[in-house]
Amino acid sequence: MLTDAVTALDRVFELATRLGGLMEQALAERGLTTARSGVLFVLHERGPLVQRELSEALRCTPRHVTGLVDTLEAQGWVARGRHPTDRRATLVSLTERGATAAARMDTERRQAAHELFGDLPATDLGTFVAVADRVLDRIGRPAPSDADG
Amino acid sequence: MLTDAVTALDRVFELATRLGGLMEQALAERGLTTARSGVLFVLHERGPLVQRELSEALRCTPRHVTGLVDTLEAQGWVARGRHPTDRRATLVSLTERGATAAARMDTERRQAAHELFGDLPATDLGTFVAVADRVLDRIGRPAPSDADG
DNA sequence: GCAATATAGTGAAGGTACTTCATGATGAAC
DNA sequence: GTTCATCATGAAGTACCTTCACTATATTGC
Repeated sequence: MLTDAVTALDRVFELATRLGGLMEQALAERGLTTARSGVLFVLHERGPLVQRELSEALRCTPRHVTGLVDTLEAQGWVARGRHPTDRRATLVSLTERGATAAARMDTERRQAAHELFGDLPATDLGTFVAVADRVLDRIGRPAPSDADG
Repeated sequence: MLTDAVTALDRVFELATRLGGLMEQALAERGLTTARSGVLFVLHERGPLVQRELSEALRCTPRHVTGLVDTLEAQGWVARGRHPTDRRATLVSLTERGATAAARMDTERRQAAHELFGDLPATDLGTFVAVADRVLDRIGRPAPSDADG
């Protein structure tokens, strides 16, 4: 069998589609969506943020963040608070419930990764990541959102 | 450097997000969206189809296919025609313009794949695809939409 | 032949994710 | 202290996609 570039590209999309679907399903069981879970995830990683910062981290409009936070706040995942120095800004932070959920989802994400990729030879995994990185470098990374170490 | 499973999972999503964005952008330049281009692509692969078949191929509701085909027909990419034996059914086929566009997009997709993955060692590419396949097998393939040979 | 039932497509209505534009409130700069 | 940038949000709108009800046709069983 000849492994060509087109197959590789196909696999990326197939993998993403399938994994994305599973993720969406898991989130839906908690009453969350992909976009809203993104807010929780960013806050979990970086701590309380102003909505403007959230919009940059999530690469969406500030207006959309307002809507996401509205819903998340109504459901008790996050809370709006005052910014210590800037009275225009709203500081969004995880509630206790939100923090617990975010931590648990992060754990589950890592577990899932290990279930999916964990038993593969480390060299194969290394090659997989290297190929992905090579392609990402080629199309230009947008921003290193988290540490890669 | 330790390559772990979580990194691999991250790369899949990052790659998909970035490549998906580029693809969407390229489609938008032609006045197409991801969903509508899916119709063209399926018709290009399989020839004229009844809307019901399209909905199965695209994994969406028949009602949504109606909308997609409405738009594509209005823009001249596809045409509705009679089914030879079933008068309930609508046979959707590519117009000449649609066929040309689909063929060209398919070519461009292959070119893009080669630009992105083409210069990597064949063994690395093989490993990449093998890892992807392994994961896909694990989560259960939905349906082999096209030949993998 | 004909009633019962299934199937193909579509109108109506609605939900979610996201956008742009205008605006009020505040901060920063000169 | 006026001017200009910035934060968040209301209003309005677009795109994607769904469910439900309905019509037209096909199929099945008698």
